[in-house]
Amino acid sequence: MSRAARIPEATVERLPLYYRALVELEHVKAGTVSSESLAELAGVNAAKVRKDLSYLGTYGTRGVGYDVENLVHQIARELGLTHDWPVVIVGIGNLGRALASYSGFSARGFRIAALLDADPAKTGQVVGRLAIRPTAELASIAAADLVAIGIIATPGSAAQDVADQLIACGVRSILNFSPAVLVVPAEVTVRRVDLALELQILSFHHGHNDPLESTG
Amino acid sequence: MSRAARIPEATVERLPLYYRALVELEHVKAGTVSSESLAELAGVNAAKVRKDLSYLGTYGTRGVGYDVENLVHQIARELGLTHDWPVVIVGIGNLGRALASYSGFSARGFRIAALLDADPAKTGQVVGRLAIRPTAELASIAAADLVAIGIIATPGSAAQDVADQLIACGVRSILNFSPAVLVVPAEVTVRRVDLALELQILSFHHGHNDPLESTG
DNA sequence: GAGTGTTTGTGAACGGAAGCACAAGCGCGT
DNA sequence: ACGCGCTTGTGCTTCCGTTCACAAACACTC
Repeated sequence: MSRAARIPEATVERLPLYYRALVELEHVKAGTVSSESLAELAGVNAAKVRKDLSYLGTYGTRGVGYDVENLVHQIARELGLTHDWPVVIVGIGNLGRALASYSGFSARGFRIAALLDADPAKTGQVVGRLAIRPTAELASIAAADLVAIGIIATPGSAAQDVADQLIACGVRSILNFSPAVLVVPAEVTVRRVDLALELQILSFHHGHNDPLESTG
Repeated sequence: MSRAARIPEATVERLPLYYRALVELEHVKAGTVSSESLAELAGVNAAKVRKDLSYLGTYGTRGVGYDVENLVHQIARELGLTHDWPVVIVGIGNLGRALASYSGFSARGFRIAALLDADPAKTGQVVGRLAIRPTAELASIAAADLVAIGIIATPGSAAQDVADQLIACGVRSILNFSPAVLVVPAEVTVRRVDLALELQILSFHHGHNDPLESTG
């Protein structure tokens, strides 16, 4: 299948799962991996793995499996992990602080370029290895170091305003941890992580004795 | 439509969105709301709102809209928010600390029953209003106060082990913040929130100039 | 009480994702 | 060189979710 073909959204959401599993396999010096093994590691169906990977091109060998190293490289390229994406975190409360200290970001090639907070009392405080700066400095930060991704960890009431500022500075990818529903232009991608919402969904299944089948 | 009918998973995931919007409308003393307005507040399509709500029963009035107060009550009942669900958080690192302090949980009726961490050095430290206790005490905590939901905020390497312990104590709903893929029995519901994964998905869209259409 | 305007509830069409099942293709042993 | 066993790649079916479009139903006015 040609690489030019569009990759379905559902597949895109699984590629990072495969990627993580493959990186672990690389550490264990596994040379190749079958769709079945990879499926088990990622917690999905083997047929789905094969179909997903086929969208990237045919990098498997029948009778053998997939070359781990090559597949890691292909997925990284497709996901854009070969670049370095500067990230800014806006809103350094409890959650923002945790995100700023989270090693998983830098470990996966996402460099935190700045920590911003509107509260002047927080300016200068050091979290991780960065000092908190006023949100107003966003424009100059973006000018100096093109910001790829903005993380919003503010209260819901400030989220839309922050999003507007990010977009004005050219940010086209936003990860929104606030409960607010953001209104953004079509060319901007927003992903939302809503903690209370997750608990409410669990609560539903709990009350209905109606578990999801998925592992995770 | 009969209330006995199963509610589709996609609808369940949107009910909390409607719920939040409706609670805000209640604060603004709105008596009724149309599917169109509610759709805008929740960032979804109006037809979807109507279909979703129809699964709960017919609580709207044609030509008028939905009674806000009644709808809040119905959704709360369906989601099980009328109960009090004790939650334990396992793994009090950066993220666990942030979750423990997050006001959104208690504000939505999820009471944090205990904070657990395997590291003895952390035992006794107070986060929010609770002291950290050893993970080994999980069984006695669950015995005293039936734990409904377990939140795993440990490193990936410890996650499966913690999950097994939670399940052994009767927990059937797990919110997994670790990157690990958990293997659980069919009657257990797991939801996964993977921060690095979200960034990788954004990275994909960034590289492909291929935004999602959804607001959020 | 009839007509009008508005909004719900839902049948039906559509699109995308999941999973099955199998042919195609590869390595390896002989 | 040939056959065997294994694994991929993919056509096809099925299922689920989304969206359209419209009839049914209500409030309100005259």
